[in-house]
Amino acid sequence: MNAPVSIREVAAHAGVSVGTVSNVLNRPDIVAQSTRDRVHEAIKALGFVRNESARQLRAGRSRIIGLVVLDVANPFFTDVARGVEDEASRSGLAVILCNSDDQLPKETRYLELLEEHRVQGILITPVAGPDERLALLQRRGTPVVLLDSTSPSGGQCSVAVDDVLGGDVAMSHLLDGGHQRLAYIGGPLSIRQVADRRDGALRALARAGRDPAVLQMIETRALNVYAGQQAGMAIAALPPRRRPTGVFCANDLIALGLLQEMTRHRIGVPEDIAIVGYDDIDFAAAAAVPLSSVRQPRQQLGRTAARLLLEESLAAEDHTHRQVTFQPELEIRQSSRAGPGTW
Amino acid sequence: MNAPVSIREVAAHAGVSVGTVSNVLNRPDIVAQSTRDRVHEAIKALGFVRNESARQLRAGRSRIIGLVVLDVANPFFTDVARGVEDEASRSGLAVILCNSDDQLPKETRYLELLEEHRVQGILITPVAGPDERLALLQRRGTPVVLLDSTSPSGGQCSVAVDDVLGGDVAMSHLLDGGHQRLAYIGGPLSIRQVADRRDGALRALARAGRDPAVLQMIETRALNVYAGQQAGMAIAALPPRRRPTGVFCANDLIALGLLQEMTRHRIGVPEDIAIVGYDDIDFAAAAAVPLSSVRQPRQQLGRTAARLLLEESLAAEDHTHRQVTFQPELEIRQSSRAGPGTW
DNA sequence: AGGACCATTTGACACGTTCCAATCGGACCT
DNA sequence: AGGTCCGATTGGAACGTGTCAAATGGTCCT
Repeated sequence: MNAPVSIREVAAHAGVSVGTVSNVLNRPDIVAQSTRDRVHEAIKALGFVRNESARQLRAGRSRIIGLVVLDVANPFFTDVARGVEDEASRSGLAVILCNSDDQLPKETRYLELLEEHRVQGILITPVAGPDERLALLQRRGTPVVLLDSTSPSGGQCSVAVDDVLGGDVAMSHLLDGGHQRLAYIGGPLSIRQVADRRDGALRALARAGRDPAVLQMIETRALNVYAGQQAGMAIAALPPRRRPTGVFCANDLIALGLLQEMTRHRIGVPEDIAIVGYDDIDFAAAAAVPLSSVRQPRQQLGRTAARLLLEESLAAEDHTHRQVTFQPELEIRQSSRAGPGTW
Repeated sequence: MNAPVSIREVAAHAGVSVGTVSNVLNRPDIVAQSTRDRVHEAIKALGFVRNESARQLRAGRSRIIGLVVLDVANPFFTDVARGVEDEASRSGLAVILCNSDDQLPKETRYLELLEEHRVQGILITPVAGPDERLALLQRRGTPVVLLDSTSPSGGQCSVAVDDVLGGDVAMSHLLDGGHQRLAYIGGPLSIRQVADRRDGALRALARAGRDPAVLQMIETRALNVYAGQQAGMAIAALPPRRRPTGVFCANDLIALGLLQEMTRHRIGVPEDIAIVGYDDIDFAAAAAVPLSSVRQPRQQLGRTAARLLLEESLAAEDHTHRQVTFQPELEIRQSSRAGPGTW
């Protein structure tokens, strides 16, 4: 309705100068007790609220961190986001959460938007790997930290989880269970995580002295429940003796879709098929057959990323980029507990 | 690194005045083709990026919408958020997503922050119902739209789903299935949605001429999977002939927790216990036994809320608040398909 | 040739804040 | 009494943009 009150009106109402009001707000210690009280009273009476835009204009940078994720609906990212937020709010920063939806144009638009807002820095899981655009952003003064992605050139700080190791651990676990016919479900392979986890699985096979060809690859179009169901239908359609008995899924959504389809076809989990997922989302433990899954330290990932960002934005010229890698852990649950059945 | 380029430098580089550059950016039609080209070239050469803060300072309002939710990890809110984002981006607005985490202090802090940013408006699911703080916000010029919550005073626009109807529909469905011993799981009852859904269930019972006392209430501390498991353990501990055969859960997380616990105790769903959840999150359909659930039009909720907000922020004085209510729909799946067993 | 009109461009101000140098007024010292 | 010092306050200059009235220069008409 009525226009917001400015610091000037507060000053007039309290009978002091504008500078004094500003001081009350920013360095209360240097202004006399009585004036301070008077100003506070005026602020309350008029309902004054600071104008952030004006502050930032003066300060040069805003007090916002941009976080660009591939999918807000994915629990992985919401957990990361929470970690980021925790760390950011300690420093009085807000987080603006952007959903690139895995679409390059949307990502680009958000990057522009964030740069126009002169954000403190950007945390991003890039749709298509680190980019010239990101490097440009950096050069122009907006620090960028890669999330769950690494820069081959080392041009940015990054925080990631060792996905190759994760795939290795998952597959080793299935091999330990004595499974012979194995499958990996996930895709598209153009996504680094998907490829890395597969590579890890292959590494485990190689180490065990097994022919990589025993690993059946089922590439999906996406990493969601529906894709898992599709893959599950394909598996159910196979004659039992050709079905894999140990399946490693590129993420839990796929694993849940697969699990559901197995249940529907009365294929026992884990008796007939052992399943291992990835991400250890809440619903993994909550599934009818609790799902074994590779857990990533998600909140910690977010917190660390935010910390690296703050570090970089504070350090003047002499900042060296750091690449932090976390190690995933396998959480073994019922879905992979038994050995393979026999035919 | 180097300080950002300002419009002034662009002007100098292109050999025009500052005003002209601004015109190129905001009203390209009134500037001559040749000058326009020259300016664009300068912008590119210098890597100029608009300063949003300065723009908003001039404009008075920022081009951001604030969205405050109770829990970003809850799929309900992420879907709503996407709806909001869709609608906002049509108008070139960005969304800043805030997670109040069901904590009043955090909520308050975010409201302050958003007001300081002079956001276009705030969409909020208040922790403790609509508040004097919200009314104040409105009076000071920041439109507020309630999300999944209504203002008794009609002081705000609001968008909500008829939760009483949802509870009614769910319970009617169970009654249709011939269930005699019924239960409602959810809590705390201080949450409006939880209470409304229960009231709806009671309404259905009354309409069917049944004693409300046949509805066993299991109040939980929270609306998550863990609470559902707890409730499930309590139910499993009952002697079979005293167990409810039809259970309505205040949300899907609880239902999933319950489902898991039933599976673990080899209590058949739906043969022994029929389950109906609420929210129809993706995982409901993906559960081992696909879960019947009351679906709310989530994205539409978000879109509508955003639209109401824009409407209000454009309308000058003569805005009358509107309360939009959506009707939920029951999605019947396997978890409630059969009638009750017999003992 | 002189005037009128139009399309472009210009220059200056305003937005609300922070920061800094300058000023004020009192208290204390010599 | 004059000088000095210090805490408290003031005034004004930025920050980068959008807007608007005014200026500019060119074309066309009479």
